Amino acid sequence: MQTMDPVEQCDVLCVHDDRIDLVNRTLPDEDTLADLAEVFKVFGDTTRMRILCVLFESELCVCDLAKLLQMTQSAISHQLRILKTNKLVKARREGKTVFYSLDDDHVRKIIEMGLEHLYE
Amino acid sequence: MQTMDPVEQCDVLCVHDDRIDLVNRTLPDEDTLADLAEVFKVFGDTTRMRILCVLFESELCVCDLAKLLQMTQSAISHQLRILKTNKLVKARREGKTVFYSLDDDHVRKIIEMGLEHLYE
DNA sequence: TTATCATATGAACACTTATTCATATGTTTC
DNA sequence: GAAACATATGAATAAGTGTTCATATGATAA
Repeated sequence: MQTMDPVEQCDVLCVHDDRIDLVNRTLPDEDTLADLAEVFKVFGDTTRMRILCVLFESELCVCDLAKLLQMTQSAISHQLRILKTNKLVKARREGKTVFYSLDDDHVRKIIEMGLEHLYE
Repeated sequence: MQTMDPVEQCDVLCVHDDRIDLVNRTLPDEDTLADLAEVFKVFGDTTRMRILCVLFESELCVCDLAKLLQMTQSAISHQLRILKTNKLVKARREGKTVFYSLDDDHVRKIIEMGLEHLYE
């Protein structure tokens, strides 16, 4: 078995140092990369994706979302919280009812990009 | 405690049937929604996002990726498999070495959209 | 104020998933 | 052929996450 030291492995025969230098100069910092992954993680759940797509057409209250998606109010509420924290949806209160809608147009564009990728 | 039946809840006071009809006519089918979430799930991991961003500049072999990201060859290989299965990267063999690169321009665009969302 | 309705949330559980370890596969060189 | 190297992969473990259940909060109406 070869050594598994992540820093020193195969440094003679395979590593292409010129390319590594290039990449290191232009790579986003680790915090940005983590934030990026975090955003996409929010899109990466069926329930949340269904909520977002449903909100393409119209703002909806929690109760309507639950009925549409055939899920409990609690499950929807938990997911809406994640979507709101990550600024994918925004909330508007009207009496007892809270209406949710897409936060901005990036959400739409990101999802459309995903669809394009699926159907390429 | 209120009833939790997902189909029949709060059907008198809250549900906005006109909006629900509108949404149901335009919502992508469940398979598409699941595939969409699946794609974004692939972007939603720090290691895979780091791999993708590193591949922005240049194709790289597994060994270089492991060195760059300070991770074991095995961990990188497992993640590359997921990226390849979902058509985010492609592989090119050259002797013992396998070079990976971004599969198409959608990957770039999707990540750029994510960055835009972060910095809005 | 009390009752009722819509929504939010904490804790527990089940399920998923990323990494590690060990090993297998595929390629080149001797 | 055997040895060496780069990569791939199966199994196990640990960490993360979505849903449920129970309950809390906030708002309206009587």
